[in-house]
Amino acid sequence: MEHKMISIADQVFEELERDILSGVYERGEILTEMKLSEQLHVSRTPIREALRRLEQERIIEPTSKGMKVIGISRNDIADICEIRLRLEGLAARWAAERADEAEIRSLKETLDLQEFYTSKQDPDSIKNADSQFHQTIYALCRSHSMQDTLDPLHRKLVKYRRVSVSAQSRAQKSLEEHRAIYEAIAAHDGETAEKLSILHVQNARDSILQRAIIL
Amino acid sequence: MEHKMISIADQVFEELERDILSGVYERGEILTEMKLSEQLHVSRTPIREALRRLEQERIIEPTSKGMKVIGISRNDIADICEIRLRLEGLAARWAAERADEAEIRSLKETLDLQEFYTSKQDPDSIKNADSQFHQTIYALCRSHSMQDTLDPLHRKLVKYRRVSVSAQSRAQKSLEEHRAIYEAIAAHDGETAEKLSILHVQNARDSILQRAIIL
DNA sequence: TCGTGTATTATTGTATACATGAATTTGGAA
DNA sequence: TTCCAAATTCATGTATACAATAATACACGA
Repeated sequence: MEHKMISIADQVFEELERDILSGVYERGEILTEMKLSEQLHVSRTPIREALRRLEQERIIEPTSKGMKVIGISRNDIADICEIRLRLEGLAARWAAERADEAEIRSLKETLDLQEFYTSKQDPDSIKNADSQFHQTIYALCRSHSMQDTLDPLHRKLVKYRRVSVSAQSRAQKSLEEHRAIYEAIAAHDGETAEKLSILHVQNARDSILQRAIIL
Repeated sequence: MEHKMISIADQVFEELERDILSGVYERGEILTEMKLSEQLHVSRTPIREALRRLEQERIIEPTSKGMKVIGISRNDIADICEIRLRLEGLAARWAAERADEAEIRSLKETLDLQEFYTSKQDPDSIKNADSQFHQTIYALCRSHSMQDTLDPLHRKLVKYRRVSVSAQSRAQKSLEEHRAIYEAIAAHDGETAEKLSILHVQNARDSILQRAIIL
């Protein structure tokens, strides 16, 4: 029996990431280890660790006065979409070529989950299920490099979409596209999986950039 | 006037990354903060920070006994090459489209440097100059996402190549390819820059995978 | 001999104290 | 008043002490 320890550093990271991307901290605001340490009632050590991770994600930036809140720009989002256009297809192809039957079943489960929440019209859960579908594909690639490359990009997009997500029509269409991708992967048809994935990313990009609320 | 501080944590990270990827520490070996602290004569604090970064790069892995050395597998290298095949072209295109004249001059400088060391046949310096050329292109993209995506992948490849680099013929050919890419970028010809970059990555991949020494 | 419970140890997580360097403010002199 | 220098403040970097947890070893009893 192994209890996964959730360190204070992890919690602080999650909290800060969420609060920065959801606007609790404004762009340009300065965060210092000491102040956060007092506000959150923990020592500087876990704060430092969280800030380092946020810095690596380019969500904050070091300055002489402290860490400055950056967030994500519209240009960043567009660039991320372009990058995903080049990679998601390959990821789907690898998933189709490399996944075993158990893994494909787990992908099916995330798809069913998304289907359920989409019928329920529960925006938050839809977003989570949508994310999980993609992240499962990344895992099925059996490539740490692919996973480590796509996952942070995808996470940023998802967090950025928090406001714009509620479009129900897109949710329905996204589900259908996922289903098609799943079928191709389940059939180990890399070629089709790749094509369908690229189309899916194109549609997702159009959907995101249309509404486009600048943070 | 701003002096860039190189922290002990950074130095430890560089040293450990190099030593792990170059085989000083064997696969499966366990690294603990205390032992490293004694060996390197620094406190646990910067060690911890370095280990966290290595963990994020998947070069080490946490276990109950300490951090286990993972390194890079031949499959990882192949996957990284595939991913670069999809992205380096886009990076070169963006560099061509987005770089201003000053930035292009700086790219020219790294090219000249590579030319110099190639004529000197100094393998280590050639490798550095080669790396710097690519990293400069990533910077010219004006896209943090692209930079953050390609840079770690490229760094892994470079470190992996440590043994195989000395091939002089490849060094010469690489220089010529870089020169062609530079010309396209300088002419703001994104289309050509993209094509040439893809060819360059293909050749680099073949070169790396041919010799292929498993860690 | 085998199993179990306890004690020891080894490791990381966290807190805190100290060092260092950069920015700002303040005081005094031109 | 203005400018320069010294001191102070404020931020992070580093070292170390302390806590908690998980693995290991060992002793003791069935």
